[in-house]
Amino acid sequence: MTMSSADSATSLASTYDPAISEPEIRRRWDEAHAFAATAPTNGTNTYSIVIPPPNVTAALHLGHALNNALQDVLVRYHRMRGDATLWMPGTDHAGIATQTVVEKRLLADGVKRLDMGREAFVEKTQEWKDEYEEVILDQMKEMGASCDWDRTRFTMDEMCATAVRHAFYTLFSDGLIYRGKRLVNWDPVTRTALADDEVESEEVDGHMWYLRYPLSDGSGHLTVATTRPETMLGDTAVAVNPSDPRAEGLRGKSVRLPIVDRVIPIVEDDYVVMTDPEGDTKAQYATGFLKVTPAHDPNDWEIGLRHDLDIINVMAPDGSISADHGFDEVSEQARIFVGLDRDEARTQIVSWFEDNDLLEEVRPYSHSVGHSYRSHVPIEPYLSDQWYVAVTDDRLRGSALRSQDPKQVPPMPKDVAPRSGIEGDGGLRFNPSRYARTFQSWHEGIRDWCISRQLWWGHQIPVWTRTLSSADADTHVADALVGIDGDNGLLVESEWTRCGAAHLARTIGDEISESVCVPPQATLNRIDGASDEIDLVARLETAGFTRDPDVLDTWFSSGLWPMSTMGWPFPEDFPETAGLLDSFNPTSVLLTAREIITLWVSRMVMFNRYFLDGRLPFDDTFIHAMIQDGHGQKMSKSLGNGVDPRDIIHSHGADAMRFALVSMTTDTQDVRMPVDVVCPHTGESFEPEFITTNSGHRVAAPIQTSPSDPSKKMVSAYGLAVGAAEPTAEIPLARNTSAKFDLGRNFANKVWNTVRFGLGRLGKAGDTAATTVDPADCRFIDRWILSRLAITVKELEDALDRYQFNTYMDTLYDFVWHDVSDRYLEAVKPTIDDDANQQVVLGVVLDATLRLIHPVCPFVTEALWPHLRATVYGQVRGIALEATDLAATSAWPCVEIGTGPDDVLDTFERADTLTGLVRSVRSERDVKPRQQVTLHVDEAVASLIESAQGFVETLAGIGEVVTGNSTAPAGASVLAFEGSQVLMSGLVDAADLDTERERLGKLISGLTGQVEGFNNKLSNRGYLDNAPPELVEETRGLLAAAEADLAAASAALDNL
RNA sequence: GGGCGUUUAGCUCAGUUGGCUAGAGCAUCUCGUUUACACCGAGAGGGUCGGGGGUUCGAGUCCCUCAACGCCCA
Repeated sequence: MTMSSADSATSLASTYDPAISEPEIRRRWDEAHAFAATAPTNGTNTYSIVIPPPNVTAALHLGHALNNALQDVLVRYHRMRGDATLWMPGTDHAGIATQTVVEKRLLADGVKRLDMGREAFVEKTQEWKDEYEEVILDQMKEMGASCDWDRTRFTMDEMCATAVRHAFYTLFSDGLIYRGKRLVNWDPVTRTALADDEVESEEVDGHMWYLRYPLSDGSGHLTVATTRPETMLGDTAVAVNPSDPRAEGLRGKSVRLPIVDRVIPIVEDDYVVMTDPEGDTKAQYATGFLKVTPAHDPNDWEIGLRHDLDIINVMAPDGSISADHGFDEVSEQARIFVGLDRDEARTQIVSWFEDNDLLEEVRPYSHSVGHSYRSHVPIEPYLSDQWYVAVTDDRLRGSALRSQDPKQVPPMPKDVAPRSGIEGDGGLRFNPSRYARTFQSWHEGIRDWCISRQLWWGHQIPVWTRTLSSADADTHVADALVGIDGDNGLLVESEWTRCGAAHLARTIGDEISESVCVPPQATLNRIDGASDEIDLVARLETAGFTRDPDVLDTWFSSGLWPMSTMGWPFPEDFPETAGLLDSFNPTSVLLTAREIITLWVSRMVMFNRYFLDGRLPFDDTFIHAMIQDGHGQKMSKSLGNGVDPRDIIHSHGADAMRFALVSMTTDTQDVRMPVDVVCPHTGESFEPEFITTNSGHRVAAPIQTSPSDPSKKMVSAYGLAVGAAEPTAEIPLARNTSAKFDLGRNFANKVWNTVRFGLGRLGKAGDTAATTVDPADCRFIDRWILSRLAITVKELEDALDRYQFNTYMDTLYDFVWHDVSDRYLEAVKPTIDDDANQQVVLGVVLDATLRLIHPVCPFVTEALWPHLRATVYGQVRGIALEATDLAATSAWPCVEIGTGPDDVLDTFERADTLTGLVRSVRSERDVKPRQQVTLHVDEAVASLIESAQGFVETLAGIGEVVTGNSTAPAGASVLAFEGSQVLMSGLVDAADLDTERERLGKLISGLTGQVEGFNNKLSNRGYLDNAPPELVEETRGLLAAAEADLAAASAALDNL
């Protein structure tokens, strides 16, 4: 491509238009496969990140945009530095979330999931997934994410599914997966179990009911306090604290449970809170008697185990009272409650107690109740058979705790084996470091992980089960179980294990339950004598085994993400993954939000270490901010207050969005993002009208009114997200925007015009292609900007290496805007056309600058890249700028130059200060920009101006510098600089004496204050004795300078 | 209840081991369209760093305490 410099300059519009540039640039990156991971060669570093796979539930919002922008900055930076770089993209099937969304949509059309059947439903969900996967990937590409797109993975694709099956089989075979009848967190709406961390505590204003339970010997009654009276149908004991004085008298007695007529024991357990009007809230509300319902309360479950109590489940999976799930002996009285929803049952049971004079009291009681993070209804502790991963095992929990960098956390609990120095031990670091504690305390208190979900969308559990009476069971299995206690079961040898499967058996009453885990075909292929998967399953089913209908918790597959995406466990089966696992796992860093530390980070660490000999999934973790809306509420898909990044790209451009998001990334702050609406009728932005939802959230009203034409309406993004309004031709959907991104848009435009200036100046002094310029031979301003460049590169590298994103941005902004644009470009204007060396410097500075900006603003830099490449400029000795046709694949600048013999930076600082003083007076005196003034200075100042080689004259608009003339010309202004009086003459108007007096008076009072401050410090004995000597010296210098300036200003005032 | 975080200019936020004469962007005010940029340039005003106490020669920064807000875990 050849293009004359004049053509390049004129071909650029005067403002940067992202909408024109972005699609073309994406196409160029795409065609070049610019982001394909390359295999590391000897001596190259590797850098890799796996994307936190977004849920295919819905489109991405700004929170994802932030997460992706940060990853992209790091990945582009490292790619430019020459590292073998991989950014692995993909999406997550998000079992419960996606199933809920699809189910809701079907229901809107009157179709029920259960009616259509599993296969058809999964097919529908697959369609949804295909649609949103494409939307999500497009969004990411629009944002400029430089992922290795050819490797895009999905948590349910073949590669990931093989990993899931193999991991499950391995854990199963190693005794780390078991099936147990336990109380789980049950979501009665979605009718599935949830993991502990999928349950959200919410404070609820409820009641404490006081129920009287008659003693069965007729000698009176006890009063129990409960927040859940409806569970009394399942009570199997009343507990009292053994230290309670009443306990002795009740020993051996029992209670006749009202309604159900069940006689239940009184047990003594020190879990029971004794009543104490002075105690904490619980003690104040307690009666000392606790109704015990092992099937419906986790604490009661524990009490039940300790006292060997009956377990009676009185509810169906939908949360209604049921006689079909363990509530066998239903009295006549109790029958009327069967079939009622749990809320209705509560109301009616309370009134039954009231009617029968057994309700002693009702008191308002505020307490926290677990709610489903998905359906938001209260969780029901529910007794059911579920699969668990024994994460409390030292091989998992201990391994996660040992992985932490000991410098970041306090010592581990004693029951954890110490760090042994194997790979990965002590290698996991959190940024900011305080999150290391979150990770540690999560694992200290971790419980076994319930991994089965009663859903259809997900990885179906690869286990076939059957239950036989002990008599009918395989004698080999039955014999093995003799004397085995507990319900975790025993791994046995059998005909199935000889075929490659794993076989777990356990005794339940007088029955034997067998579970056979079938590994994937890829695993069977590698086991001697193993069967074919299809044959094996067929034989199991013939033998009476059926496949578990449940699917795995989504985090089970996400937990394998850094491995499964790289081909684990059998990369040789997927040739495109060759070498990935060895080169790129552990990945370099994981970037995610706080709440993911327990949900996802933990599982990845445990799995990666377990399956890869201790190896960590990543060395560093960076926890970034959460994006909140203008009301401080977290932006989320479920609340519907998310902003589509495409809206921001539409109003400001992708670079602007990225720039703003990365700028906002500090160690501490969440990001508050007030959102405006763009009227589709008029194009104007305005603050929307807000409403308050039932949950108490502030959101944009579904329908908004155009501010300049009240007859025009529009649908807000919120309205669409929650389905409260459907856009039409008359009432179209309104995009969002936010003034937060103006900063980035302005920056991109500044970059555009900075280069545009350069393109118009370069190459005018003839062919300079072969020129290599030595900084020492350059003008002052050129040496200064090269020094600034060298320092800036260093500072940017340092900031990125430490995940100081806002520092990276501040430094970049300051360099581009203030150094390059405001100072350097302005300073070179008089000389650039005739100075070939200066053109070389300008070209090199612009070239390097584009590279420094590229990681955060890839589009505008890539758009400018061919234009700059087509212009002719030489090189600067000490600055290496390896280039390709794309900015994205060009090298990060390598700048190794000294600042020269004189201290360019110090001279510049002084000259810049002088310039500022002159400009300030010019402005006050209303001197027109073209009007040149004369400066009257002493030798020292003259020498400074001389050293700066025209900088002061150009930037301050000075026509002449006069020395040795101490008499002030009429109408001159005076300023105090470095202790001397500098006179300015040639102003249009003669100085107004009053104005001048006022100005000097203000200056003097400011300086007087400074002098006083420094004097106070220096007359303080303690300061002189304790402060570092160089600091004291500095203060003395500052005092001297301030005193000299004060003297100069005072003299000037006297002279008026 | 336990833990973590936040409170600095009108707004949004920086301020890394205590040395600051407290910064930036936006907004405001004054001036300016000189062919890189009005998505611009020059200049100006604006803060007793949430309240109180303490340590120190010195506190926005460390300690204690109170208040408000947010998040995580029970």
